[in-house]
This record gives sequence, structure tokens and C-alpha cells, in this order.
Amino acid sequence: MSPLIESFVRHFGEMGSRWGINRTVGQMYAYIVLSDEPVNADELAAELKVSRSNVSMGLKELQSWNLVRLLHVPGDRKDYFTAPEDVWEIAMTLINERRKREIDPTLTVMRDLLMENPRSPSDQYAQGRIEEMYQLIEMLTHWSREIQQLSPKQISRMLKLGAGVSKLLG
Amino acid sequence: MSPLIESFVRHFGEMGSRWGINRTVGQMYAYIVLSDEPVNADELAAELKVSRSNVSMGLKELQSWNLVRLLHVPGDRKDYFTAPEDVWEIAMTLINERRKREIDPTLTVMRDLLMENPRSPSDQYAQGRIEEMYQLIEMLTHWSREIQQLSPKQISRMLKLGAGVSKLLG
DNA sequence: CTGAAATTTCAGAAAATAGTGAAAGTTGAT
DNA sequence: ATCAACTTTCACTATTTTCTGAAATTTCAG
Repeated sequence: MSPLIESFVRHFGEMGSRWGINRTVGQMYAYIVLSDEPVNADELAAELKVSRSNVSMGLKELQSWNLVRLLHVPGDRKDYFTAPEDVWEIAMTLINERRKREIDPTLTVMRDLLMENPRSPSDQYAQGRIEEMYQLIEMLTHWSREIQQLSPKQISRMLKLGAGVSKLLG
Repeated sequence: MSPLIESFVRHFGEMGSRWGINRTVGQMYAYIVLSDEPVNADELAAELKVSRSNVSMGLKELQSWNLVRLLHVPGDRKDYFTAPEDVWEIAMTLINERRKREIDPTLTVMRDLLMENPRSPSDQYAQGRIEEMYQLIEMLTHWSREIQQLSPKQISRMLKLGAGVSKLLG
């Protein structure tokens, strides 16, 4: 692995571990993303110096996140993996998977708590807070879903506009 | 602690641990946020059934994230903590602190790697990928900064507009 | 100052998470 | 059907992270 690639892989391993993703899985994904060609499990194990079984588990996780695509090269029985070529697609996938796993269940819990009737003034206050958070999260996820309907071109135009939208909004 | 509050606190503990924040710190913050009145360390230790020293470390962490405000109640030597009353403010703080700790250092690493000269075609490919990611992250953080200039009113108007912006953009 | 009240520190214990190697399971070419 | 190539599983070990209690430190009323 070239020093350039290694630095990146290392850094993403660290970052991953700050996010509930484990270091090795982070490194594996960084390596796959930077790879020109599809990557197989043995290559990952060799380059990252981890056991073959660890790689197998990591790949399973990346697949469950829809972050890699499995493919085969003719005349080779190994499984090969690539990341989407479009970095936007990777970002969207990450956002959507996180929403599915974390935001949606949280909204459900909050909705349930808002249905209960408060047994005390402090419950009442708590529900008020939960309501505010619920509205906020709801609004953000709804927005994120809508934005994903747009083409990358439109999205980047909007992002570049930035605070400029306020003018459009009057 | 009422069942309602306990459910919320439990859930946020779990969520926290999926995000590089530890379970107890997550629970502590949930408890503080739902509290009508300022909370002191002994109360947290008692309610969450963790050691006083663990609470002390957790509070230090919450303070380093700017998520709590320290205050004193007259005639009491204990330190009391509250969360901002505005949930938008909490969200912004989270975004900004995460940017400072995770995104900014990542951009720095990437920028450095883009300066190096590639020693092989695969380095060249890797740099291309890094460049794409750099642009994307840069655009998103720039946007996030700009949006924060707007008033909560304007922000929520924009978010509600959702994909509707595309019309404005022509 | 003094000392009680409070907070912080920190070394070690406990718990949780990640990683390994050996064995089992799959797959597909012959 | 066989068997070599490849992948997965899983019980166990290693590592990392979190938590605790005791001791040290800080703070402030008297």
C-alpha cells in the first residue's frame, strides 16, 4: 500500500471509531473506496494486516450498510467488492442507513412517549421538550428525503447558494 | 425518575453509544435536557445509579462539548447544570462541535494528501477520489455554516420548502 | 486560617468490543 | 459425486473503553 493510501486508510480508521463504526471496518471501506479495481477479501486481509475472518465479518457489515457492491471477475471464484463510483451516492446511502437505524426508531420512541399522559408537572415539561425535539428531527429528515429527489446538479446548486436562499424566501 | 423520563433516558443512552458518545454521558444529557430545573451531580449519580466520579467525568465531557451551562443556586455550594432551552441551539452546537473535532481535521488530512505527488497510477486514482470527497464535504460544511446565519424562523421556512427550492432555482 | 462541603483525579476492576484461528459450510468445475 | 477453492461461523483471547472508590484537590463560610 502506498504511503498516500495508507495515510488515508489510517485516518478513516480513526474517524470510524469515533462513530460507532469499528476501526477495521473503517479502514476496509477507505481502502475499497480508493481502489481503482475491485478488491477481494484476501487483499484486504493482507494489506490491512488483519485476519481473514475479521475481513469476512467486516465485509458482511459493509454489505448490510449497502456501501459495497459484490461482483465477480470472470475466471476467478473469489468475491470482489467495489464502492459506488459516485461519492454523492455514498453520502446518501450513509445518511439513509443511519436514518433507518437510528433516527426512525428514535422518532418512534418519542411518538410513543408523547401519547402517554403525564403523571406530574415534570412529565409535562419533559413531554414539551420531547415534542420540540420531535418536530425538529422530523423536519430535518423530511427535508433530507426531499432533497434526495433532486439531481446532484440541483443539490449542489442549492448548497452553493447557501444563505442566499433567504433572499429567495423573501 | 418517572417511567416516561426513564424510557427517554434509556433510549438516548443506547443512541449515544452508537455515536461515539458513551452510554452514561448520553443518559446524563437526556436527563438534563428533560429537567425543568437545573440538575446537580449528586442527583445525576442517584437517578442514573452511577458513581459520583463517573458523573464528574461525564459533566466535564458535556462541558467540553458546550452542551451544558454551569450555574449556581443562591445558598447552595453545588454546581448546577442546564441545557439550552432552545433545541435548535442544542442541534447547532452538536453540529459545530462535531465539525470542529471530526470534519475539520479530516479536511486537513485530505488537503495534505492532495498536495503530495502521486507515485503511481493508483495513487493518482486515489487522489481523484479524495478530491471528490473533499469537494463534497467542503460544500456541505460551508452550507451548514451559512445556514446558521439565518434565524430559526428562516431556517424552518427553508426546510419546510424542501424540494420546492428546485422551483426557485429554475 | 480552618475545616466541612464539594469536585476532580487516577489506578485498577469490570464490562464491552474487536480480532483470531480452527472448524464447518458453500460453491462450482471436473 | 468429488474435492479444492473460497467464505463464514464461533468459542476463545486480546484490546479498548467505561466505571469505581479512595485519595487528592479546590472552594468558601465562619
